[in-house]
Amino acid sequence: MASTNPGVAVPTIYDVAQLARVSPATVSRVINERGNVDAGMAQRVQEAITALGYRPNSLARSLRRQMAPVWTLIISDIENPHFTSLIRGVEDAAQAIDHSVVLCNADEDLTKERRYIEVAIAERAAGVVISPASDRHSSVDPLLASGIPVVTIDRRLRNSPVSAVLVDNTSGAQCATAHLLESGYSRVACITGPMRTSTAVQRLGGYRRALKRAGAPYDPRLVRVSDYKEAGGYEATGTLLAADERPDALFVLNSLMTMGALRCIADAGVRIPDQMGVVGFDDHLWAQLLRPTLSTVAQPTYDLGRTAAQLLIEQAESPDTAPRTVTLATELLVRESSVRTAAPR
Amino acid sequence: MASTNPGVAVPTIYDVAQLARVSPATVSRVINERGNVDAGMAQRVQEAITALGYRPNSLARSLRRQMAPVWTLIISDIENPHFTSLIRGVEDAAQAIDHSVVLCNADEDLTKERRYIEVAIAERAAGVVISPASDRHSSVDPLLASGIPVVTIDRRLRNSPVSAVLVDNTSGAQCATAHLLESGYSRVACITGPMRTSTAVQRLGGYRRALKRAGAPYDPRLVRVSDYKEAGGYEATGTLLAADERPDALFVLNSLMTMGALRCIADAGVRIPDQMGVVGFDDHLWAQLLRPTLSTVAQPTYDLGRTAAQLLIEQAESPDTAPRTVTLATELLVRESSVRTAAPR
DNA sequence: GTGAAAGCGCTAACAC
DNA sequence: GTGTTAGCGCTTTCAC
Repeated sequence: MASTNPGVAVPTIYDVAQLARVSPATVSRVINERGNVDAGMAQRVQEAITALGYRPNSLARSLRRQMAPVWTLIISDIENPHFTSLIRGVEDAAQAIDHSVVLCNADEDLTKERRYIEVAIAERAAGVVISPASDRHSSVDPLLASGIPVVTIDRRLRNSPVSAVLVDNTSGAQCATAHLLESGYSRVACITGPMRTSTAVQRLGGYRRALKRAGAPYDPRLVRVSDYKEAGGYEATGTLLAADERPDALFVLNSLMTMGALRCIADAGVRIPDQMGVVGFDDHLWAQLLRPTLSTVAQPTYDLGRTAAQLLIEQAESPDTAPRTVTLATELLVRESSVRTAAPR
Repeated sequence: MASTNPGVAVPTIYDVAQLARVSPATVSRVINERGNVDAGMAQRVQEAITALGYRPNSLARSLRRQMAPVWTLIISDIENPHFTSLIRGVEDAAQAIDHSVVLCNADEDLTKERRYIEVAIAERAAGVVISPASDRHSSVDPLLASGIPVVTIDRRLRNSPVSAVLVDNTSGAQCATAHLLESGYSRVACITGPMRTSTAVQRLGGYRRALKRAGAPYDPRLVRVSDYKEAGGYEATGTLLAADERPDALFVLNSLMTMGALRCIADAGVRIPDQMGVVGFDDHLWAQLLRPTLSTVAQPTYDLGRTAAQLLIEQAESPDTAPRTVTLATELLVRESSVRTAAPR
């Protein structure tokens, strides 16, 4: 029915100009509210626009302006709920300045990541926000070479001079670990994510620092490197529970793995918090619905996105400013899963 | 440092042509793998592309082709985890055919929705996937008039002839309600979402149908219309618990409200499942971590997105095909929260 | 099989 | 203040 309109051409700025008896330039001025246009003329233009149902072609506009009002948001794993409200933070900021957000799921895959960066360049994006799959492969260099503002989010890059928005992973992890030690747990295990991500490196660093400060030995047998996914958390926890000297507490470095860990602990019939203290990174609504309620390290995810957008705007306005790193605070939320109620075992 | 390169112009297809000593048309043919190009020439072109670091300007390409390889995905609430894997389903499909996804959060707001639709038209999007904020205001009409393929997802529109991908909300809700009744609960309450959404209408319909089939009376005092948000679920549950004749079971029509309901029930010290049976719409990983584990109606969210993408591709290929509605099955997952272990009270 | 040239729709000099 | 015009970078007839 109302599908394609074969004969009816989409009206252009020339059609509007003709109908309003002005030049295309004037129409353009009216649309973009640039320059002074006679009120009567502007009126006629508006009427012509309405009459024709004219909508500016932003492809043509962007081509002419050499820049599309688009931010490319490259996320390492969309399905990770941590990124959901971060995305929203970026999206809200984009909307405020009439930019669109192109969402790209790199899936922790460097090849996909690189392809999306190519797309961003090809589309002449106004900026790119990226949570890099790896802290070494600075796949963002082509962006810098193209003069496209870049901000890394959640994770940082080692060798590229780009702005970054991070949370204080080290201190978050340190607090969590210290808290477990102070609660009387002595063998605190840690399940970390891929060591090519700065978050895993920093959080593990915080864990180690807390051990050191507490005078506790660092025991590599209590550490499992996993993949930031639920199944990975389950499996890693399984090997910890099966180990000769079982840990009495567990610090899990993201929420998906935490869910896996909790599932495994439940399957094994181990009681939280008495037989096993647990703290997870990332806070979510369900954390307080669990019994015992789950202690977490909360991150300001929405602000992470919003701040990234700010840095992007900053850079677009003054491209020669040096890159900036903004670090947002984390907060340890102590709930029941990390506080013993009785003696262990 | 490597920020904008003021002097260095971005290479165009003409630069490549010049260096490879061929015409721009030939370069275009090589890039797009169209037409037959002499192998030697193609070789030279490839080398020139590499040498110059040339990347096609997709703005120019799309302008010329009158169409951007972009799908606009308008979601009514990004923060609702239900939509996360749906987004991923669309994104994966888009990636497979080299399309980008522009993510728009309409926030259940018709004005925002309409604005995003304008953007989609202005950008000459290749297609739009939308979960409409309202089933009446068919803000998609301008899209149809522009000949842009549209698919609604999760929700349907009443008066617009567009393809849709839905889940079988009615039967999902009916199963859940019937299950609660069969488990021996007699006063089954229901917390629904905004009645301008087809999901709320259909699920409430399923609830009523189950009551009818079981010979149970429909009591409006057991129904609360809320907003699909956590706080809304909390509040609605509060009013139900405060009512004269308290319900003994609760069916909540999405997961955010379910979390609110569970929090309220916990705060009130009401025991699940003995004093209150609970089933929630939408399954998530945390549902099985709760104690008691939470019964849910699971939806194939990823497939919802993937199917929407398929319909979009279908329509793009044959625009004159009549719109199609695909309904995917839901599944009732019976866990502990809806099965009594002892007598109530 | 290859090239020349027009033009997609818009904006921004520039001239008036 | 307004109009004329060139051109953003690409694809695609059309001619050879």
